[in-house]
Amino acid sequence: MARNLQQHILDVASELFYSQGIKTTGVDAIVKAAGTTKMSLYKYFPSKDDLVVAHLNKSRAKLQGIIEAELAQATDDPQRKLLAVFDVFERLQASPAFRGCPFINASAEFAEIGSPVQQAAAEFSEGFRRLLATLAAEAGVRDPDNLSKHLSMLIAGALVREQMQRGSAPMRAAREAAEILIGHACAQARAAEPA
Amino acid sequence: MARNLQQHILDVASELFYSQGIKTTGVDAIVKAAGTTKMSLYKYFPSKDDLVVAHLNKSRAKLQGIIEAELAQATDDPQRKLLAVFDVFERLQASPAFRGCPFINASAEFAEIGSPVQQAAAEFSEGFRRLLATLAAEAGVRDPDNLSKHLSMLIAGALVREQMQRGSAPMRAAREAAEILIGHACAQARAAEPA
DNA sequence: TTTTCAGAACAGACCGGTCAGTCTGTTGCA
DNA sequence: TGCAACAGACTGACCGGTCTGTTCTGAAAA
Repeated sequence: MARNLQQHILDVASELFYSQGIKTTGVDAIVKAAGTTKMSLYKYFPSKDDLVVAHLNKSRAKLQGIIEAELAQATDDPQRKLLAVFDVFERLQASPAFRGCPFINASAEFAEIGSPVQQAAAEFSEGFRRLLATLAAEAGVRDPDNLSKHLSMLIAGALVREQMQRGSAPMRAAREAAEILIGHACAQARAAEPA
Repeated sequence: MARNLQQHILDVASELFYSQGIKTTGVDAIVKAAGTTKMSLYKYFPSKDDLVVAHLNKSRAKLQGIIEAELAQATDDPQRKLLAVFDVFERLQASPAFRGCPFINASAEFAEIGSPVQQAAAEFSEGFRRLLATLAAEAGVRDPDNLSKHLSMLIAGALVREQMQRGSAPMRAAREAAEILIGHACAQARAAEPA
């Protein structure tokens, strides 16, 4: 296993944290599922909290990869790229393993303000919004920051809605709303600076 | 205390559940904070799960009351009423005690599908959307169900965003997006059925 | 090629604390 | 007298985390 063991433990822990919840998942369960021992786990992750933070970092990296891959194969039309983000999440939601957003869930489970978990969630939230703002700026809308807030809230809302009401497929509705908002923002930009 | 004791225990438990998280809050902590005993708590609530469900029911009733009060004193303009819902949440978010939506948080903490907690969260989510749909229908929009989904997702998204990034005041941005979407839906209705 | 040895991983008992929930007994009020 | 509430010890399970000791492996040394 060598250096792989650390990754293996993290993979197993991440899956359990996501599917069952973080507080619900005990260290013993992780150790058992990973087929390893507590000593090995605590060698690589000094505490459960460290493991949780690693889980969030892993989730962020994974999601970033998925989104970048989708954007890379999307058309160059910036508006399409914005909508492609919704398509990514729609696909993720369709999986039976879907259990909401890891960061929203972690934020709900760890109430203590300023905790590393809350901090990681905040950083992801802001980073994701900035990604949308970049795409919105490329689309040439009037106020990219504002539109990015609108769109990120639509996505977050759709994620929690599907989590609470499985099968309601809200990401498609969120995408429709996004189209309206993007169209509006583009129209505003055109009106403000006519050729 | 008499019959009041049950209510008192629920009040204290509800506050702790909301502020600290449900799994984090032990029965002993509730008993101590309420100044009562375990025997009394378990007399009125046979299990902690029952107490959690009661907490959610209480939260639903409380929120319904707040929204109804706001709608009652809002103008008769149906569009204003829709926006007044956003004002309610903006006020709630401004409180330092704000810690997100009790139902979203509970849904994140209790992963088991079909559990009473998940069920209560689903019912609330759908009930809230229906309220928005009713208001949207009164506003005479083309597809009230669709608009209600959009607006409920904006609100949910703003709630989790404020939870993860305190002080980012996203409900105002959500309200702006709502105005655009409402305007769009009304314009569609006018276009579909011209005088 | 065989021996040796260090580090990595396994195995599992163990710690104090907390969990939800139960039990016995006492106090106080109507 | 009877019921509601208090008081608090108690159970068994589980929590995160530590500790001792064994087994495995792979590379250096002979």
